[in-house]
Amino acid sequence: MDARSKTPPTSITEVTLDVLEDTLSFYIRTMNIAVSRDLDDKLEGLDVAKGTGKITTLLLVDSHPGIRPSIIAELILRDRSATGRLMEQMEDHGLITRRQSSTDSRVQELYITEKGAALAARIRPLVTEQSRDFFKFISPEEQQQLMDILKRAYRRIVGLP
Amino acid sequence: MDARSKTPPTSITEVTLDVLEDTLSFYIRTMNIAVSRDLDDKLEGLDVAKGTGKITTLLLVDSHPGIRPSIIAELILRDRSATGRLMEQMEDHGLITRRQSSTDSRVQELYITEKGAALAARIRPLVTEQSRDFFKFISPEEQQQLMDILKRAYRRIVGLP
DNA sequence: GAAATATAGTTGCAAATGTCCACTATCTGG
DNA sequence: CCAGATAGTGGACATTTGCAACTATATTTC
Repeated sequence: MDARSKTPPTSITEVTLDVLEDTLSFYIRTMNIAVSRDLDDKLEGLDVAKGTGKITTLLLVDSHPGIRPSIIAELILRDRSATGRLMEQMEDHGLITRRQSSTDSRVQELYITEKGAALAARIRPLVTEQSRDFFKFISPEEQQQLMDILKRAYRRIVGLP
Repeated sequence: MDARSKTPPTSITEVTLDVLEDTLSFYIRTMNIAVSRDLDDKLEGLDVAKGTGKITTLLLVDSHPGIRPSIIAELILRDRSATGRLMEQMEDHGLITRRQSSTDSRVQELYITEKGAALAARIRPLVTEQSRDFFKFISPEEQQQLMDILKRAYRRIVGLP
């Protein structure tokens, strides 16, 4: 419950968020929407639209030639099936190629294409910049704090040391 | 680019995230997946499944009787159309009711039903608890820090003072 | 007071995403 | 050599969200 007034609120400023006001999950979930939207705008038309999936994959394949889908799946927190489709999509776009591993024929090795590499090079600064700009109203120290904490959380969740 | 070894990585521990390693957006987006999934599990079967939308709406309507959809839309960062459907859904589930405002007939006033109120009461502690538990591996002080920063960001984005 | 502009909500359409599950192929360990 | 794990695929499906167009009603402006 909350401070209830007789008349319904007519502006967001008259509203409190109930328990969500102090709920970390709420802010993470909501900020996600905002950040993602902003990122999409900044990357508009870049073949790597919506979703952390594509960006992460592109960069990962670029910097770890031969990486396999299942590893990417773990890192982006999706199941193999979703990840597979993502790979397919990126292959269709000519960004990566898939090759069967010679040592274990169940696994695929992913490699970046020229086009993919070019895109990766182009995207890297954009992604960094977007993040910096988006959060520029909080101090660099706080950004760092925030990131340290979230990084720790992330690593713990995906099972990194 | 990144430390590249000749052989492809076979475990996530051998992988670095390229520039994403230091990109706040990446962590927000990824943590969002994790938190949301966890929350869904905790709330399973509770008529308020997937999405911040439903929870926020329920609590908001419960603590601000007569609140209108457009305000909720702003707070949950969705457009009116998506929000409208959300309201419809919740009405179908018997959680809220919609009534035309007597002072401005364009506007709807939302009210909680008994069922909705009961659910809100039940959910409040769950949501709080979920958030606390999910982040329990980071210290309370840091959780607080994190929340303060994100709260500030959120308020700025939706345009709250 | 009439016209122009803004706001609230609805609806159709479409696209994209993610999930569950079952299935095949292949590896590894006992 | 068999049992059980792991990698990838494909199907079916539900869900969500966004855009754009449209109506109704308020508000502002001249």
